[in-house]
Amino acid sequence: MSRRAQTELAVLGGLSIEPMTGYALRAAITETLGHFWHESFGQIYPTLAALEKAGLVERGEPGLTSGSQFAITSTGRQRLYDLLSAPIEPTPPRNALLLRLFFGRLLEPAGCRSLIAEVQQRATRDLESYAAFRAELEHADDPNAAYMLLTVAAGEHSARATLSWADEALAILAKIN
Amino acid sequence: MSRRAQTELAVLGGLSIEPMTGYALRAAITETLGHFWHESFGQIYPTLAALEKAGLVERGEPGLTSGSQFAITSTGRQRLYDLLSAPIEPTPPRNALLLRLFFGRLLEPAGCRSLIAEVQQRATRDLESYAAFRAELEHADDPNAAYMLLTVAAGEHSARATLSWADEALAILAKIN
DNA sequence: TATGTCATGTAACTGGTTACATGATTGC
DNA sequence: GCAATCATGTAACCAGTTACATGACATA
Repeated sequence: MSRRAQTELAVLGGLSIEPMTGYALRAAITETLGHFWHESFGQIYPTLAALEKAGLVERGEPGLTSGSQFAITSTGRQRLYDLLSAPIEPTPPRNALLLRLFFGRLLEPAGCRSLIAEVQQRATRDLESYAAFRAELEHADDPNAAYMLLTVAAGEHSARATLSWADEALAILAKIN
Repeated sequence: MSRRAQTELAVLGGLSIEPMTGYALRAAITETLGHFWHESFGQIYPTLAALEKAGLVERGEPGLTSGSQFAITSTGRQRLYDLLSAPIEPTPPRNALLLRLFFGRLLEPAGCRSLIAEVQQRATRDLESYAAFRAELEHADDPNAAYMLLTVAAGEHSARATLSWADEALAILAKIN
């Protein structure tokens, strides 16, 4: 599965929930998938155009007050299922924080500690937003809610892992010298 | 800090440990930083050439049995310090697994379970390699060892988080229907 | 002498972001 | 009238991978 197809998956997936404009799609991806996915306009509009050409989405007549609503077609839905079923190709890792810490001797423990403090703050903030999202999902009457919860849970476990790692990391740094 | 600079950081960082050929540098990055970083030849050689031109690394005379050893210069070391100190620009997230699970309703619980089983296996394998790496580092007489340990610990916490998330995810899926 | 590894490099391509251009509508 | 938001799109650029070309040396 080409990486190009990943954007297709996100777009078709979004439209499978409900039809919307390209602009709204981008907003939905940012708000709802923002913790684990990202698309820019420069990807979304060309992808929508290509999907339309291939008959996987349909563009509704633009209304007076808004743009064209894009809707997924039945072949589009089939394509979405195929994309979901395709094996995941692992992407090469690139963790800028760990790259810095690996060569952290030049930064001295103090420099490393400030890097760690940053991710602690971020993880703490993330946990709050996950908690809010989880509460929403648990009261939602949506057949997708359980699946969405899987992604929220992933974020929570990951953020808690970050916090417990940070504790260990600070302990390791404290022992230097 | 441009993303271009990230490769520079990895290259200068590698050469700050010891001088080596481009080929060896790539091998070192793959073996040692492989859990959190990646560089391809297509990045490394042009970067080395650019760094040489800028006087940040020096190319030794190629021996008979090997290629040129690249060594970091003192200005290169200064540049490495600057790169390490530069603020980290967060990269937009793209987690293919979570993207699929979010739209997992089309895959049904069974399809989701097999995706989860895959990451469980991977995390379990990773934990083994981290344990080996940790054991090595704890007996190493290297001033960098403690910093390297930070990155191993990050991998361990992350892999354990994956496993505990997988348990929760399977429990959530079991409750569907 | 054939195979594998060490070694260096480039060209083509893909994926993706950023910045810009454009214009309608909404609310102050 | 002005600013913000909604909306669509494109062009230029950057990062990064992949595939290829080349050749030396080691060893079975």
